[in-house]
Amino acid sequence: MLNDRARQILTHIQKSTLEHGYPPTIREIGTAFAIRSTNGVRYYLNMLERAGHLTRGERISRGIGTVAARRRAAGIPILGKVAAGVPALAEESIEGHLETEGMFGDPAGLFALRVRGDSMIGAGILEGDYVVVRSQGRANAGEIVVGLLEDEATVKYFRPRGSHIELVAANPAYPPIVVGGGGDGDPVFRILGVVTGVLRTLGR
Amino acid sequence: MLNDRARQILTHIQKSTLEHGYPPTIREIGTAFAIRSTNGVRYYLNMLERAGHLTRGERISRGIGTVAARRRAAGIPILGKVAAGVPALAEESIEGHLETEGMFGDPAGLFALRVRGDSMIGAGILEGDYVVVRSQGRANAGEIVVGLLEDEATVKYFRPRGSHIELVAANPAYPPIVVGGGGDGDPVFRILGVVTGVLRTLGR
DNA sequence: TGACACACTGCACGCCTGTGCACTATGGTT
DNA sequence: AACCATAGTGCACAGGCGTGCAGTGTGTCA
Repeated sequence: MLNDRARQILTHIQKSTLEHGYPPTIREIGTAFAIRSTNGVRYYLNMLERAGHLTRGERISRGIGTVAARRRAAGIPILGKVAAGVPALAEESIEGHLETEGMFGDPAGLFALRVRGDSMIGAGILEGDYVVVRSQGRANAGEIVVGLLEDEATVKYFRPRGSHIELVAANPAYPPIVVGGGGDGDPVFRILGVVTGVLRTLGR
Repeated sequence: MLNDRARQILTHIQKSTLEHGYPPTIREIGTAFAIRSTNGVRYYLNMLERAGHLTRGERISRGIGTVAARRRAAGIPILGKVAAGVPALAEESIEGHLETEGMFGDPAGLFALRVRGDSMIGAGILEGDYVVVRSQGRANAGEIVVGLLEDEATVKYFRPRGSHIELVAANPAYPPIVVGGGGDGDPVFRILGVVTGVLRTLGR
Protein backbone atom coordinates (compact mmCIF):
# COMPACT_ATOMS: atom_id res chain seq x y z
CA MET A 1 0.00 0.00 0.00
CA LEU A 2 2.72 2.41 1.03
CA ASN A 3 5.88 2.51 -0.95
CA ASP A 4 9.34 3.23 0.32
CA ARG A 5 9.40 6.90 -0.52
CA ALA A 6 6.10 7.58 1.22
CA ARG A 7 7.40 5.89 4.33
CA GLN A 8 10.54 8.01 4.28
CA ILE A 9 8.45 11.14 3.96
CA LEU A 10 6.30 10.07 6.89
CA THR A 11 9.27 9.55 9.17
CA HIS A 12 10.73 12.84 7.98
CA ILE A 13 7.55 14.61 9.04
CA GLN A 14 7.62 12.89 12.42
CA LYS A 15 11.27 13.72 13.00
CA SER A 16 10.85 17.31 11.90
CA THR A 17 7.81 17.76 14.12
CA LEU A 18 9.66 16.47 17.15
CA GLU A 19 12.75 18.47 16.39
CA HIS A 20 11.10 21.85 15.96
CA GLY A 21 7.89 21.38 17.87
CA TYR A 22 5.80 22.07 14.78
CA PRO A 23 5.30 20.22 11.49
CA PRO A 24 6.98 21.16 8.20
CA THR A 25 5.28 22.87 5.26
CA ILE A 26 4.72 21.19 1.93
CA ARG A 27 7.58 23.17 0.46
CA GLU A 28 9.94 22.24 3.27
CA ILE A 29 9.23 18.58 2.69
CA GLY A 30 9.80 19.16 -1.00
CA THR A 31 13.24 20.64 -0.40
CA ALA A 32 14.20 17.78 1.87
CA PHE A 33 13.34 15.22 -0.79
CA ALA A 34 14.35 17.21 -3.86
CA ILE A 35 10.77 17.45 -5.06
CA ARG A 36 10.48 20.78 -6.82
CA SER A 37 6.72 21.00 -7.11
CA THR A 38 4.42 21.32 -4.16
CA ASN A 39 2.09 18.92 -5.88
CA GLY A 40 4.76 16.28 -5.94
CA VAL A 41 4.66 16.40 -2.18
CA ARG A 42 0.88 16.62 -2.06
CA TYR A 43 0.76 13.44 -4.05
CA TYR A 44 2.42 11.65 -1.13
CA LEU A 45 0.54 13.50 1.58
CA ASN A 46 -2.76 12.44 0.07
CA MET A 47 -1.45 8.90 -0.07
CA LEU A 48 -0.41 8.97 3.57
CA GLU A 49 -3.67 10.54 4.63
CA ARG A 50 -5.72 7.93 2.79
CA ALA A 51 -3.64 5.25 4.48
CA GLY A 52 -4.49 6.82 7.82
CA HIS A 53 -0.95 7.75 8.80
CA LEU A 54 -1.63 11.42 9.14
CA THR A 55 -4.46 13.89 9.38
CA ARG A 56 -4.49 17.22 7.61
CA GLY A 57 -6.27 20.43 8.30
CA GLU A 58 -7.66 22.00 5.15
CA ARG A 59 -6.05 25.27 4.18
CA ILE A 60 -4.09 25.20 7.38
CA SER A 61 -0.44 25.99 7.10
CA ARG A 62 1.72 23.28 8.59
CA GLY A 63 -1.54 21.46 9.15
CA ILE A 64 0.05 18.06 8.98
CA GLY A 65 -0.52 16.03 12.09
CA THR A 66 1.03 12.60 12.26
CA VAL A 67 -1.17 10.07 13.93
CA ALA A 68 1.79 9.05 16.06
CA ALA A 69 2.06 12.56 17.47
CA ARG A 70 -1.58 12.51 18.46
CA ARG A 71 -1.47 9.01 19.87
CA ARG A 72 1.45 10.08 22.04
CA ALA A 73 -1.12 11.85 24.13
CA ALA A 74 -2.98 8.63 24.68
CA GLY A 75 -0.16 6.23 25.43
CA ILE A 76 -0.65 2.49 25.65
CA PRO A 77 -4.00 1.46 27.09
CA ILE A 78 -3.87 -0.49 30.32
CA LEU A 79 -6.46 -3.22 30.47
CA GLY A 80 -7.99 -3.89 33.82
CA LYS A 81 -10.32 -6.80 33.48
CA VAL A 82 -9.75 -9.01 30.49
CA ALA A 83 -13.31 -10.11 30.05
CA ALA A 84 -14.47 -13.47 28.78
CA GLY A 85 -14.51 -13.13 25.05
CA VAL A 86 -12.61 -9.90 24.49
CA PRO A 87 -9.27 -9.88 22.75
CA ALA A 88 -10.30 -6.60 21.18
CA LEU A 89 -9.69 -3.51 23.25
CA ALA A 90 -13.14 -2.76 24.54
CA GLU A 91 -13.32 0.79 25.83
CA GLU A 92 -14.90 -0.22 29.11
CA SER A 93 -12.06 -2.48 30.07
CA ILE A 94 -9.42 0.20 29.75
CA GLU A 95 -8.23 1.21 33.18
CA GLY A 96 -5.88 3.94 32.17
CA HIS A 97 -3.03 4.68 29.86
CA LEU A 98 0.65 3.97 30.18
CA GLU A 99 2.17 7.35 29.74
CA THR A 100 5.78 6.40 29.48
CA GLU A 101 6.66 10.05 29.34
CA GLY A 102 6.39 11.37 32.82
CA MET A 103 5.70 8.00 34.37
CA PHE A 104 9.07 8.14 36.06
CA GLY A 105 8.49 11.72 37.13
CA ASP A 106 10.06 14.85 35.72
CA PRO A 107 12.25 13.77 32.79
CA ALA A 108 14.89 16.30 33.73
CA GLY A 109 17.38 14.76 36.08
CA LEU A 110 16.76 11.26 34.82
CA PHE A 111 19.12 9.01 32.98
CA ALA A 112 19.06 5.38 31.98
CA LEU A 113 21.65 2.67 32.24
CA ARG A 114 21.84 -0.71 30.64
CA VAL A 115 22.34 -3.38 33.26
CA ARG A 116 25.30 -5.73 33.03
CA GLY A 117 25.50 -8.85 35.10
CA ASP A 118 22.99 -10.75 37.15
CA SER A 119 23.62 -9.31 40.58
CA MET A 120 20.07 -7.95 40.93
CA ILE A 121 18.00 -10.80 39.53
CA GLY A 122 16.30 -11.18 42.90
CA ALA A 123 14.82 -7.73 42.41
CA GLY A 124 13.62 -8.56 38.92
CA ILE A 125 16.44 -6.65 37.23
CA LEU A 126 18.02 -8.80 34.55
CA GLU A 127 21.02 -8.42 32.31
CA GLY A 128 20.20 -6.11 29.43
CA ASP A 129 17.40 -4.31 31.24
CA TYR A 130 17.39 -0.55 31.37
CA VAL A 131 17.21 1.02 34.78
CA VAL A 132 15.85 4.55 34.95
CA VAL A 133 17.80 6.57 37.47
CA ARG A 134 17.00 9.82 39.22
CA SER A 135 20.29 11.64 39.50
CA GLN A 136 20.95 12.52 43.14
CA GLY A 137 23.77 12.21 45.63
CA ARG A 138 21.97 10.59 48.55
CA ALA A 139 19.51 7.78 49.10
CA ASN A 140 17.24 6.28 51.73
CA ALA A 141 17.86 2.93 53.35
CA GLY A 142 16.63 0.05 51.24
CA GLU A 143 16.42 1.92 47.97
CA ILE A 144 18.13 0.53 44.90
CA VAL A 145 20.94 2.88 43.98
CA VAL A 146 23.34 3.30 41.12
CA GLY A 147 26.77 4.09 42.46
CA LEU A 148 30.28 4.58 41.34
CA LEU A 149 32.48 1.97 42.95
CA GLU A 150 36.12 2.28 42.02
CA ASP A 151 35.37 3.79 38.64
CA GLU A 152 32.68 1.25 37.85
CA ALA A 153 28.95 1.75 37.91
CA THR A 154 27.00 -0.75 39.99
CA VAL A 155 23.37 -1.29 40.88
CA LYS A 156 22.77 -2.42 44.46
CA TYR A 157 20.52 -2.11 47.48
CA PHE A 158 21.65 0.75 49.69
CA ARG A 159 21.94 -0.13 53.38
CA PRO A 160 23.58 2.40 55.69
CA ARG A 161 24.92 0.73 58.85
CA GLY A 162 25.80 3.66 61.03
CA SER A 163 29.51 4.07 60.52
CA HIS A 164 29.65 2.37 57.13
CA ILE A 165 27.47 1.42 54.17
CA GLU A 166 26.58 -1.98 52.83
CA LEU A 167 25.88 -2.46 49.15
CA VAL A 168 23.78 -5.56 48.92
CA ALA A 169 23.13 -7.53 45.73
CA ALA A 170 19.83 -9.27 45.09
CA ASN A 171 21.62 -12.49 44.35
CA PRO A 172 23.02 -14.80 47.04
CA ALA A 173 26.04 -15.49 44.84
CA TYR A 174 27.35 -11.99 45.52
CA PRO A 175 28.34 -11.04 49.06
CA PRO A 176 27.57 -7.53 50.36
CA ILE A 177 30.20 -4.88 49.69
CA VAL A 178 31.20 -2.67 52.60
CA VAL A 179 32.23 0.89 51.83
CA GLY A 180 32.87 4.13 53.66
CA GLY A 181 34.08 2.54 56.84
CA GLY A 182 37.08 4.81 56.79
CA GLY A 183 39.36 1.81 56.72
CA ASP A 184 42.54 2.05 54.72
CA GLY A 185 41.80 -0.34 51.90
CA ASP A 186 38.10 0.51 51.74
CA PRO A 187 36.83 1.11 48.24
CA VAL A 188 35.68 4.57 47.21
CA PHE A 189 31.95 4.90 46.58
CA ARG A 190 29.63 7.64 45.45
CA ILE A 191 25.91 7.52 44.83
CA LEU A 192 24.98 8.60 41.32
CA GLY A 193 21.28 8.22 41.75
CA VAL A 194 18.29 6.19 42.83
CA VAL A 195 16.62 3.65 40.58
CA THR A 196 13.03 4.74 39.90
CA GLY A 197 12.16 2.37 37.10
CA VAL A 198 13.02 -0.75 35.21
CA LEU A 199 12.37 -1.27 31.54
CA ARG A 200 12.84 -4.31 29.37
CA THR A 201 12.02 -5.24 25.79
CA LEU A 202 11.56 -8.85 24.77
CA GLY A 203 11.85 -10.53 21.41
CA ARG A 204 13.93 -9.02 18.67
CA MET B 1 7.99 35.63 36.54
CA LEU B 2 5.07 33.98 34.81
CA ASN B 3 1.60 35.00 35.75
CA ASP B 4 -1.47 32.84 35.75
CA ARG B 5 -2.75 33.82 32.34
CA ALA B 6 0.58 33.10 30.66
CA ARG B 7 0.64 29.68 32.23
CA GLN B 8 -2.86 28.94 30.97
CA ILE B 9 -1.85 29.98 27.49
CA LEU B 10 1.18 27.71 27.63
CA THR B 11 -0.86 24.68 28.60
CA HIS B 12 -3.40 25.58 25.94
CA ILE B 13 -0.65 25.50 23.32
CA GLN B 14 0.60 22.16 24.59
CA LYS B 15 -2.86 20.64 24.62
CA SER B 16 -3.72 21.97 21.20
CA THR B 17 -0.46 20.68 19.77
CA LEU B 18 -1.08 17.20 21.09
CA GLU B 19 -4.69 17.21 20.01
CA HIS B 20 -4.17 18.27 16.41
CA GLY B 21 -0.59 17.30 15.81
CA TYR B 22 0.38 20.89 15.04
CA PRO B 23 0.53 24.10 17.08
CA PRO B 24 -2.12 26.84 16.99
CA THR B 25 -1.75 30.21 15.28
CA ILE B 26 -1.61 33.48 17.15
CA ARG B 27 -5.17 34.21 16.12
CA GLU B 28 -6.41 30.82 17.25
CA ILE B 29 -4.92 31.38 20.68
CA GLY B 30 -6.55 34.78 20.70
CA THR B 31 -9.99 33.33 20.05
CA ALA B 32 -9.54 30.74 22.76
CA PHE B 33 -8.73 33.41 25.34
CA ALA B 34 -10.98 36.16 24.02
CA ILE B 35 -8.03 38.33 23.05
CA ARG B 36 -9.12 40.25 19.99
CA SER B 37 -5.77 41.57 18.89
CA THR B 38 -2.94 39.41 17.66
CA ASN B 39 -0.59 41.60 19.59
CA GLY B 40 -2.35 40.80 22.79
CA VAL B 41 -1.34 37.22 22.24
CA ARG B 42 2.15 38.15 21.10
CA TYR B 43 2.61 39.95 24.36
CA TYR B 44 2.30 36.60 26.13
CA LEU B 45 4.22 34.60 23.56
CA ASN B 46 7.20 36.90 23.96
CA MET B 47 6.91 36.51 27.69
CA LEU B 48 6.85 32.72 27.45
CA GLU B 49 9.72 32.68 25.02
CA ARG B 50 11.87 34.88 27.24
CA ALA B 51 11.09 32.54 30.12
CA GLY B 52 12.30 29.64 28.00
CA HIS B 53 9.02 27.78 27.86
CA LEU B 54 8.74 27.81 24.13
CA THR B 55 10.76 28.48 21.02
CA ARG B 56 9.44 30.35 18.04
CA GLY B 57 10.41 30.32 14.41
CA GLU B 58 10.50 33.81 12.95
CA ARG B 59 7.89 34.47 10.32
CA ILE B 60 6.88 30.85 10.49
CA SER B 61 3.21 30.13 10.66
CA ARG B 62 2.31 27.98 13.62
CA GLY B 63 5.97 28.28 14.50
CA ILE B 64 5.34 27.82 18.18
CA GLY B 65 7.21 24.87 19.63
CA THR B 66 6.75 24.10 23.26
CA VAL B 67 9.91 22.96 24.98
CA ALA B 68 8.02 19.97 26.34
CA ALA B 69 7.22 18.78 22.82
CA ARG B 70 10.86 18.96 21.87
CA ARG B 71 12.09 17.21 24.99
CA ARG B 72 9.77 14.37 24.12
CA ALA B 73 12.04 13.74 21.17
CA ALA B 74 15.09 13.37 23.31
CA GLY B 75 13.70 10.90 25.80
CA ILE B 76 15.84 9.77 28.64
CA PRO B 77 19.56 9.71 27.89
CA ILE B 78 21.22 6.32 28.16
CA LEU B 79 24.66 6.53 29.69
CA GLY B 80 27.23 4.13 28.35
CA LYS B 81 30.38 4.58 30.32
CA VAL B 82 29.97 6.23 33.68
CA ALA B 83 33.39 7.79 33.87
CA ALA B 84 35.40 8.44 37.00
CA GLY B 85 34.18 11.76 38.27
CA VAL B 86 31.05 12.32 36.27
CA PRO B 87 27.68 12.37 37.92
CA ALA B 88 26.71 15.11 35.50
CA LEU B 89 25.45 13.99 32.13
CA ALA B 90 28.48 14.58 29.95
CA GLU B 91 27.48 14.61 26.30
CA GLU B 92 30.21 12.18 25.29
CA SER B 93 29.02 9.50 27.62
CA ILE B 94 25.51 9.42 26.21
CA GLU B 95 25.05 6.27 24.20
CA GLY B 96 21.56 6.91 22.97
CA HIS B 97 18.16 7.86 24.17
CA LEU B 98 15.41 5.81 25.68
CA GLU B 99 12.53 6.51 23.39
CA THR B 100 9.77 4.94 25.34
CA GLU B 101 7.38 5.75 22.55
CA GLY B 102 7.99 3.29 19.79
CA MET B 103 10.48 1.27 21.78
CA PHE B 104 8.01 -1.58 21.87
CA GLY B 105 7.28 -1.21 18.17
CA ASP B 106 4.21 0.22 16.54
CA PRO B 107 1.96 1.49 19.35
CA ALA B 108 -1.13 0.30 17.53
CA GLY B 109 -2.00 -3.20 18.59
CA LEU B 110 -0.30 -2.85 21.94
CA PHE B 111 -1.87 -2.94 25.34
CA ALA B 112 -0.54 -3.14 28.85
CA LEU B 113 -1.52 -5.30 31.77
CA ARG B 114 -0.70 -5.03 35.42
CA VAL B 115 0.76 -8.29 36.69
CA ARG B 116 -0.84 -10.07 39.62
CA GLY B 117 0.92 -12.87 41.42
CA ASP B 118 4.47 -14.10 41.43
CA SER B 119 4.28 -16.86 38.86
CA MET B 120 6.83 -15.22 36.55
CA ILE B 121 9.45 -13.99 39.01
CA GLY B 122 12.02 -16.24 37.39
CA ALA B 123 11.67 -14.16 34.22
CA GLY B 124 12.06 -10.92 36.14
CA ILE B 125 8.35 -10.13 36.05
CA LEU B 126 7.16 -9.17 39.53
CA GLU B 127 3.78 -8.44 41.04
CA GLY B 128 2.69 -4.94 40.10
CA ASP B 129 4.83 -4.72 36.97
CA TYR B 130 3.25 -3.70 33.71
CA VAL B 131 3.69 -6.05 30.82
CA VAL B 132 3.40 -4.56 27.35
CA VAL B 133 1.57 -6.95 25.07
CA ARG B 134 1.32 -7.14 21.30
CA SER B 135 -2.21 -8.24 20.57
CA GLN B 136 -2.12 -11.37 18.39
CA GLY B 137 -3.69 -14.79 18.35
CA ARG B 138 -0.65 -16.99 17.95
CA ALA B 139 2.84 -17.23 19.38
CA ASN B 140 6.16 -18.96 18.85
CA ALA B 141 7.52 -21.60 21.17
CA GLY B 142 9.24 -20.15 24.21
CA GLU B 143 7.69 -16.71 24.01
CA ILE B 144 5.98 -15.25 27.01
CA VAL B 145 2.29 -14.94 26.22
CA VAL B 146 -0.76 -13.42 27.82
CA GLY B 147 -3.65 -15.79 27.53
CA LEU B 148 -7.19 -16.19 28.60
CA LEU B 149 -7.51 -19.30 30.75
CA GLU B 150 -11.03 -20.01 31.93
CA ASP B 151 -11.98 -16.34 31.92
CA GLU B 152 -8.82 -15.25 33.65
CA ALA B 153 -5.80 -13.56 32.14
CA THR B 154 -2.46 -15.24 32.81
CA VAL B 155 1.12 -14.61 31.82
CA LYS B 156 3.13 -17.73 31.04
CA TYR B 157 5.78 -19.24 28.80
CA PHE B 158 4.21 -20.73 25.71
CA ARG B 159 5.37 -24.27 24.90
CA PRO B 160 3.50 -26.18 22.20
CA ARG B 161 3.95 -29.93 22.62
CA GLY B 162 2.54 -31.31 19.41
CA SER B 163 -0.96 -32.35 20.36
CA HIS B 164 -1.28 -30.03 23.33
CA ILE B 165 0.16 -26.86 24.81
CA GLU B 166 2.02 -26.36 28.05
CA LEU B 167 1.80 -23.08 29.88
CA VAL B 168 4.88 -22.90 32.04
CA ALA B 169 5.40 -20.50 34.92
CA ALA B 170 8.80 -19.07 35.75
CA ASN B 171 8.44 -20.19 39.33
CA PRO B 172 8.98 -23.77 40.50
CA ALA B 173 6.09 -23.40 42.91
CA TYR B 174 3.64 -23.48 40.00
CA PRO B 175 3.36 -26.64 37.91
CA PRO B 176 2.88 -26.36 34.13
CA ILE B 177 -0.70 -26.12 32.93
CA VAL B 178 -1.69 -28.36 30.04
CA VAL B 179 -4.34 -27.08 27.63
CA GLY B 180 -5.75 -27.95 24.26
CA GLY B 181 -5.27 -31.66 24.55
CA GLY B 182 -8.84 -32.21 23.50
CA GLY B 183 -9.55 -34.05 26.72
CA ASP B 184 -12.93 -33.62 28.30
CA GLY B 185 -12.01 -31.62 31.36
CA ASP B 186 -9.24 -29.66 29.67
CA PRO B 187 -9.38 -25.94 30.35
CA VAL B 188 -10.18 -23.55 27.54
CA PHE B 189 -7.31 -21.31 26.49
CA ARG B 190 -6.82 -18.52 23.99
CA ILE B 191 -3.73 -16.43 23.32
CA LEU B 192 -4.39 -12.72 23.69
CA GLY B 193 -0.92 -11.59 22.77
CA VAL B 194 2.81 -11.85 23.17
CA VAL B 195 4.71 -9.96 25.86
CA THR B 196 7.12 -7.53 24.22
CA GLY B 197 8.10 -5.47 27.21
CA VAL B 198 8.17 -5.16 30.95
CA LEU B 199 7.93 -1.92 32.82
CA ARG B 200 8.22 -1.17 36.52
CA THR B 201 8.30 1.95 38.63
CA LEU B 202 9.96 1.96 42.03
CA GLY B 203 9.49 4.19 45.00
CA ARG B 204 6.36 6.19 45.65
C1' DT C 1 1.95 0.57 -30.26
C1' DG C 2 -1.42 2.46 -27.46
C1' DA C 3 -3.29 2.94 -22.89
C1' DC C 4 -2.65 3.85 -18.37
C1' DA C 5 -0.77 4.46 -13.76
C1' DC C 6 3.00 6.62 -11.34
C1' DA C 7 5.62 10.39 -9.98
C1' DC C 8 6.21 14.23 -10.65
C1' DT C 9 6.91 19.86 -12.91
C1' DG C 10 5.21 24.70 -13.29
C1' DC C 11 2.48 28.44 -12.25
C1' DA C 12 -1.05 31.56 -10.80
C1' DC C 13 -4.38 32.58 -7.18
C1' DG C 14 -5.68 33.98 -2.81
C1' DC C 15 -6.35 33.20 1.90
C1' DC C 16 -3.57 32.54 6.21
C1' DT C 17 -0.58 34.31 9.29
C1' DG C 18 3.25 36.78 11.60
C1' DT C 19 4.98 41.61 12.02
C1' DG C 20 5.26 46.61 12.84
C1' DC C 21 3.46 50.79 14.37
C1' DA C 22 0.31 53.58 16.78
C1' DC C 23 -2.92 53.99 20.37
C1' DT C 24 -5.92 52.96 24.67
C1' DA C 25 -7.81 51.68 29.29
C1' DT C 26 -6.77 50.42 33.98
C1' DG C 27 -4.52 50.26 38.23
C1' DG C 28 -0.84 51.24 41.30
C1' DT C 29 3.04 54.37 42.90
C1' DT C 30 5.23 58.51 44.11
C1' DA D 1 -1.58 64.91 39.39
C1' DA D 2 2.07 62.89 36.78
C1' DC D 3 4.26 58.57 35.62
C1' DC D 4 4.70 53.97 34.51
C1' DA D 5 3.81 48.98 33.90
C1' DT D 6 0.33 45.79 32.49
C1' DA D 7 -2.65 44.11 29.20
C1' DG D 8 -4.38 44.85 25.73
C1' DT D 9 -7.07 47.10 20.67
C1' DG D 10 -6.87 48.11 15.64
C1' DC D 11 -5.11 48.05 11.21
C1' DA D 12 -2.23 47.79 7.19
C1' DC D 13 1.39 45.12 4.98
C1' DA D 14 3.96 41.48 2.98
C1' DG D 15 5.23 37.18 2.41
C1' DG D 16 4.23 32.17 3.65
C1' DC D 17 1.72 28.50 2.23
C1' DG D 18 -2.09 25.40 0.59
C1' DT D 19 -4.95 24.74 -3.61
C1' DG D 20 -6.38 24.06 -8.41
C1' DC D 21 -5.44 23.16 -13.00
C1' DA D 22 -2.72 21.80 -16.85
C1' DG D 23 1.09 19.37 -18.59
C1' DT D 24 5.31 15.94 -18.82
C1' DG D 25 8.47 11.92 -18.81
C1' DT D 26 8.88 6.97 -17.81
C1' DG D 27 7.88 2.30 -17.22
C1' DT D 28 4.89 -1.61 -17.96
C1' DC D 29 1.13 -4.31 -19.32
C1' DA D 30 -1.83 -5.92 -23.07
